[in-house]
Amino acid sequence: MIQADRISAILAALDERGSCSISELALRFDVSEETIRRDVRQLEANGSVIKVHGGVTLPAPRLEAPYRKRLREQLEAKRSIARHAAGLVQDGMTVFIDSGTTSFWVAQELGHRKGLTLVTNSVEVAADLLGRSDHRVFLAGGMLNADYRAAFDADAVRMVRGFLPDIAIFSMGAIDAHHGFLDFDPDEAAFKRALLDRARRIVVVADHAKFSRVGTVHVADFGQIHDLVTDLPPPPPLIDAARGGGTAIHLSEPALQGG
Amino acid sequence: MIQADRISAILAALDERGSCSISELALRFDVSEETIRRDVRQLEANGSVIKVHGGVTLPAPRLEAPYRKRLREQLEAKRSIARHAAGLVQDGMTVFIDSGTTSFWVAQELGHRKGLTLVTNSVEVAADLLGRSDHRVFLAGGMLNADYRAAFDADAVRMVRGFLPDIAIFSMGAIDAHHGFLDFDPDEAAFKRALLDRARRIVVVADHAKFSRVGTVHVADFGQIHDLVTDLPPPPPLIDAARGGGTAIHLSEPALQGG
DNA sequence: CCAGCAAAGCCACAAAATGTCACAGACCTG
DNA sequence: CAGGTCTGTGACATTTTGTGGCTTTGCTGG
Repeated sequence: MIQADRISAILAALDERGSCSISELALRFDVSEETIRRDVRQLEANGSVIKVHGGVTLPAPRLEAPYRKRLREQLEAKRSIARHAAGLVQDGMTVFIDSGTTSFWVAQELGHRKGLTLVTNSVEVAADLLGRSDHRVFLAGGMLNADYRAAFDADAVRMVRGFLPDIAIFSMGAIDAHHGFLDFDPDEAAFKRALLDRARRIVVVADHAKFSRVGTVHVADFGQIHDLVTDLPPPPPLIDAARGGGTAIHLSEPALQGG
Repeated sequence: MIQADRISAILAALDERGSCSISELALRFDVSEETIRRDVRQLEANGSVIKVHGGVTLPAPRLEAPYRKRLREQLEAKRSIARHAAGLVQDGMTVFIDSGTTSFWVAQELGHRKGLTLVTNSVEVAADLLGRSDHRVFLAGGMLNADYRAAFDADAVRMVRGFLPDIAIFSMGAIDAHHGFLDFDPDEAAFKRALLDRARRIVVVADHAKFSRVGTVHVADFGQIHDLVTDLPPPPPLIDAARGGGTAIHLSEPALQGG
């Protein structure tokens, strides 16, 4: 591994974890601690990180608390789901990505694809996609919800309904064998429903924690969702319901450690 | 294998992996490291890759370069202008903020105000405003320009024309005594013109560097702009032109050091 | 509060790795 | 064969890395 890779790997580790110790990084990259310190000094000089005694942290958090917190929950599950879902996308497609945190990681995984047309209502997804590669990025605007960092209002619906995506990537707040796909926020649910008859294939990305949550707003039934990508097998009643409705269930590979 | 094949193979390897070491490539293609270095020098000369010590990477792996770079240029001037411009905004107002880097700093300064309705076409401004205070934030969406990190197309125009802001904050690419307010990008200019008859007060924020630039697209004449906030006195002809058109010139306080 | 201690940081030096340059031979082409 | 390009080699320059000595930091027990 060359120095440049190590330095971006340090930044990547910080992006995931928020902070790291020097000794841990030295061990991980199999170099001396002094080398890590030298890397960190460089990163600090250009303002990318902040040194603290014994380690290194990110400067002022780039995202606001609630969203950032959700982004870190079940991180490895979400990233492995995202990798799998990104595999369903082919170069040149038009892809809608919603404002869920799992969807954000899908957007990250799409960085290496070519010539996509990406549509989103999420400020974070749009900001992340801009500046990577040559994708065209369309942002459905409107009044922004600070908690979700996205627009769900009539303006956003109108703009997004102008597209006929090959694939729509949806997060869901909860999934239930009896009621199907649920959310907590009525506006968010209404926004998603507005896309159900537009996308040619609708993929829901959801970690296993969503199977035991109780949602409050109905978004879709199993018959309306083509694929569900998750990290662990759902409870049997949910599997039966999915089969009955025609929803394919994909289990993502667990993350490879130390690859 | 001839040189041309090897060079495209290097690019292919980079597309897959993002970066490679020189020694690895030499081994893979069974040529000397010096040969690989020569290939890489060629690729670097035409901008396809970036050389790093020990290897080679794709350009712009974590690129936000153009926007970030502009954000740092003339930083203190921009922030002092932004402080002054933010002083023109009162609690409860509806404020439009455009996608210029000086405007971004105005948005930052508005964090402490109460109950504003903020409208912007800039992803960065929206992301920054969200999560501070209780402002309502409206983002005019559409196809995003990666360089400006904002939308300027018909969708964005339509949405933003739905508002009648008390104040619109505009950056400008150049200001000229003869031609008035200019920009470099036709789309950006058209977007701003669409707001000229909507905002009750139009404030242009521009550091002194804009007085010596040559713009390429006309945005507005002095008669259409109510206020110009800048950091140093403009050249006399420009002052005369501003007075003739009714544009008030505000000089911002120099930045306080160590505050 | 402070002395003492261990961990962490910094610096300087030398070794190792990598980069650059110039030169000469190999190879192709007309 | 002349002229050009491409390649490998070795000398030399530059950058990076590990190590040891020393200083600083943060913690803890008195």
